[in-house]
Amino acid sequence: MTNIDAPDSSRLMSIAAVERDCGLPKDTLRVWERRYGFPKPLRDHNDERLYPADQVATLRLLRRLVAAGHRPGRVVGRPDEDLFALLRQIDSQAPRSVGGEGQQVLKLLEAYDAAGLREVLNAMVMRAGLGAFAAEIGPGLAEAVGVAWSRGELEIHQEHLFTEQFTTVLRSAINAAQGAGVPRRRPRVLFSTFPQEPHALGLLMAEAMFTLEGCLGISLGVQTPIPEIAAAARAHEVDILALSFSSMIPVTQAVAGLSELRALVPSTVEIWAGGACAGLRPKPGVRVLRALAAIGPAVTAWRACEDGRIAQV
Amino acid sequence: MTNIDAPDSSRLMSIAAVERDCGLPKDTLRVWERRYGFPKPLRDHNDERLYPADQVATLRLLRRLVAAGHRPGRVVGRPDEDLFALLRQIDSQAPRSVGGEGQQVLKLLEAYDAAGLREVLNAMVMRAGLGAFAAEIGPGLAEAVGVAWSRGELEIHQEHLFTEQFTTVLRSAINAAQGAGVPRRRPRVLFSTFPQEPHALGLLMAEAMFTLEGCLGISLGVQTPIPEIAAAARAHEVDILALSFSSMIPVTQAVAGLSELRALVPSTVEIWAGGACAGLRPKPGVRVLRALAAIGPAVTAWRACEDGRIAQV
DNA sequence: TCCGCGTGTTTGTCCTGGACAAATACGCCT
DNA sequence: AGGCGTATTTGTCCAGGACAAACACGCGGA
Repeated sequence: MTNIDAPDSSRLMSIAAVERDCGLPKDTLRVWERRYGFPKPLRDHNDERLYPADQVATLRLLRRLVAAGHRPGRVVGRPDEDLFALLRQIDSQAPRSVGGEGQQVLKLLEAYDAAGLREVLNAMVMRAGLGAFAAEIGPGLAEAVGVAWSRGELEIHQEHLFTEQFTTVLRSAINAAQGAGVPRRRPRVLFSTFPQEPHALGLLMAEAMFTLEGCLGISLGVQTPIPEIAAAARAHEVDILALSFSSMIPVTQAVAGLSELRALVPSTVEIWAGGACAGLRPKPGVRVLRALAAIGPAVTAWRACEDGRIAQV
Repeated sequence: MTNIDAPDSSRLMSIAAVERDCGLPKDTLRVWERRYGFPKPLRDHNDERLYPADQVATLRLLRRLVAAGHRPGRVVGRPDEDLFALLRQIDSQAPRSVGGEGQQVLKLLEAYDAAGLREVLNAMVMRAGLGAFAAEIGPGLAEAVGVAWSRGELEIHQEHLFTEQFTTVLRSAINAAQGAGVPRRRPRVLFSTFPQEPHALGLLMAEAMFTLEGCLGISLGVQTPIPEIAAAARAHEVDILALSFSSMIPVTQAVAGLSELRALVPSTVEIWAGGACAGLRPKPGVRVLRALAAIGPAVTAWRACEDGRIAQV
């Protein structure tokens, strides 16, 4: 039966805990160990793997490198220095803009200043406006925090703190925008994420963008089973299903889930996918929006198309 | 490499797709097949399992029955009629008299009326006040929805919808209360849940109660690793750790986690636990609050005690 | 009658080592 | 340089065995 599985108890983690923490399936962890000699976990009295914290940290680096295109055979098992060097290489050629806002937020997080963080985020929304905040500043902040965390510069609880404050600020801004005079009209949009995707930030930013366009939005929150997303789409008679994918979710699961979902909802319902997940590719019946800023024009286009369809009839 | 995994193409699903949709791990699916002879999937040319849609539907029934307390050995493999009969039996013996508010909310959920639901919840807060809403009405609503779901009267996505609207309304009420004139002062309280506990509603209602008492609240959101909760408690120099436990979390894990946490934080930090989890018992250094209404008096008592300690010095 | 406790059964998760197809890299020919 | 067939890499699946935690059951004492 399941062990207590404290995901960090005494700095040793079970294979299930590592799977959750790093997003690498159990099978993959075992086959890497067999083929490349890494990771090399300790064993408990029953011969079950116990991963030390440092190996888990290295696994997180590896996950980022593989997601960035490196092949496991070339990087798994190499010393941490090499991995850091490769990561720096990627980071440097990445667009790279942890702007001043990012620095400011990281400083507040390091000082554990929750109230100050919230004030600063609120000020950013006020100054830049909800659209610019959700489309540009927000993703930048989220990435800066994610990078700092994967580098070990931030504790998990600091990341939680950021998420919580960010959510609060953005949600209240969305509420304010909904209350404002703009009349709500179609498309009707349903927001959610797949069961393996617990990150709500991307979804919330998307919701902000759709709200600014005057769409009718309904959110199911995160981690809805795929058949349930389909059922909700039918029940609410939505025009668009908006799904968010972070870089943590395995690409294979994302595309498999999208196929499944596509088969379950009528073709009149569009599926729009977005988020930091790298390998996301457009497929028949699934639209991929690379950036949040693309949502506005896409909604405009949808409305034009819809008007055309009505005129035809 | 992974198959395309079209999990519904021609109504046959791979084992990975079934894991996603039913929430039953691959290992469990295989061991049920080995031990009980069900499910009995077809095989593809490479001997991999292909589950027909009807078996997947039965697996969903089984999951509900097992969650309701039936043991797999007694139900897996029995014909669908029996399973339906058992489900009806569970439903009928469920307690349940739901208040007028619960009825209203359930009706709105059945009508998929998200906007109406939000309005009604908002009206409840206004009429009853935040304290009565969080301490009495909220828990009643949450239970009514939970019961309706376990009876199969509500889909998962309807429960998600409720959670989302409830969260939005309560959070904005908390924000308003924080903004209001009451000066914030100690105790400083940190909110979170254990890693196995994804339910945020109880935590949010507790946050509302503490906020009304004028406490300094910091939330980490749900599912924080236990060592991280301890680290955050030290970093933020909190006086009280407030933890929420739903009835879904195994009691053994809850008490084990509380012991672990108690050992990790200084004894000057109090740990207060609450929620619907039945077996929660007070232990040395851990206080159990049975109802949300108990928070107010408890905070008053804490302050009195604290004043005494200061006076002594 | 009810509760606490030791014993036996059930159950989920982990293990090893092998297999294979999809994805990717490589070498060859035009 | 660019298209194409072959070789390597890689993730996921399989079988069948093992074990500890969770659970049910029966016994003896209050």
